[in-house]
Amino acid sequence: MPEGHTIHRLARLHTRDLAGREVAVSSPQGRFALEAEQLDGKVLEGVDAFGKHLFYGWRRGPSLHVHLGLIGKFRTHRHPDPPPPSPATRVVLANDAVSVYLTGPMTCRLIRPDEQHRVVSRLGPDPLRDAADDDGFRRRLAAKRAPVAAALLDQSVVAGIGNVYRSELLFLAGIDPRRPASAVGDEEAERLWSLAVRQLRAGERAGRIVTVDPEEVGARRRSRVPPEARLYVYKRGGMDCRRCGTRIERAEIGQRLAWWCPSCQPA
DNA sequence: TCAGTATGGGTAG
DNA sequence: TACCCCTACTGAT
Repeated sequence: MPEGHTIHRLARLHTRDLAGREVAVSSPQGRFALEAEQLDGKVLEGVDAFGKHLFYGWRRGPSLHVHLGLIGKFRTHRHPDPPPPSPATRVVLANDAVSVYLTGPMTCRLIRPDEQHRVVSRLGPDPLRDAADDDGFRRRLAAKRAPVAAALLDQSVVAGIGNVYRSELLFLAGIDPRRPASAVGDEEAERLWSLAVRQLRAGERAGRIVTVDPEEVGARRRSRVPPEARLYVYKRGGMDCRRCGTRIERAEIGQRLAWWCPSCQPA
C-alpha cells in the first residue's frame, strides 16, 4: 500500500531492524544478483525516504534506490525460521534477527550520489519531511492548470500523496477535485497542506490510512475504526456521504479514479 | 484456470 | 495521451 506514509514507515522500521550491522544481500529472482553481490556483507548506515522513494545508504558502497510502484511490497520475517522467499523475490536483506523480502518493485537499482540528488530534486515538498513548507506547496499548486486532484498526484507538486490520500484530503478540505489547481485559494492550499501533514503522520504511525474522525463512526480511537469505515470517499462511489448523506460521485481525473461528495465539496 | 484489479510512474510519440 | 512494466490476490468460469 505504497503512499508516502508507508514509505516513511518502511524507512524507519528498516533502519531500526537493519542499520548499524552487516547485512546479507541476495536476489532469489536473479534480476538484482550482480548488484546484490556488491552490497552483500556491507554495513547499512540508514534508510532515507523522500516522497515515495527509498534510499538505503551503505558504508563504502553505492546507495540502493527502491520505488515500490503500484504493486511492490516489503515483507519482514523475524527469525528463527523465516519462510523461504518466493522465486519472484527481487532482493533479500537479512541479518541474524530478521529477513526482509522485496517483491515487485518498479525501481530497484544502485545509484550514485549525483543521481540520487537528481531524483530528489524533481520532487515537491514532502509533508513528512518538510512540514513547514506550506508556501512551497502553495506556489507549486498555484502554477498548475490541471484539476487539483490531478495536481495532488503530481510528485513535483507534493511528494508522497497517492490516489487514496488525494480524494480523502480534498474531502476533508471541502474542495471539488475537478477545480483547477490554480483556482485553489491561498487559505485553502494552506489548509490542504496542514491536512496532508496531519493525515500522513497519522498513517505513518498506524501503518494504514484512516482519515475518518473516529467519533463520527462510533469508535473511541483511530485504531478501533473498522476497516470498512476508515475512509470518507475513496472507493465509496454511489454510497452515502458519512457526513451529509449525499451520494458519493466518481470520475477519472489525472488518469486515475477520484471520489468526492458533491455537497461537502461544492463545485 | 483465467481475467481483472490495485494505494505508481517512466518513456515514446 | 497511450502504452508499458512489476506481483499477488479475488472472483468468475
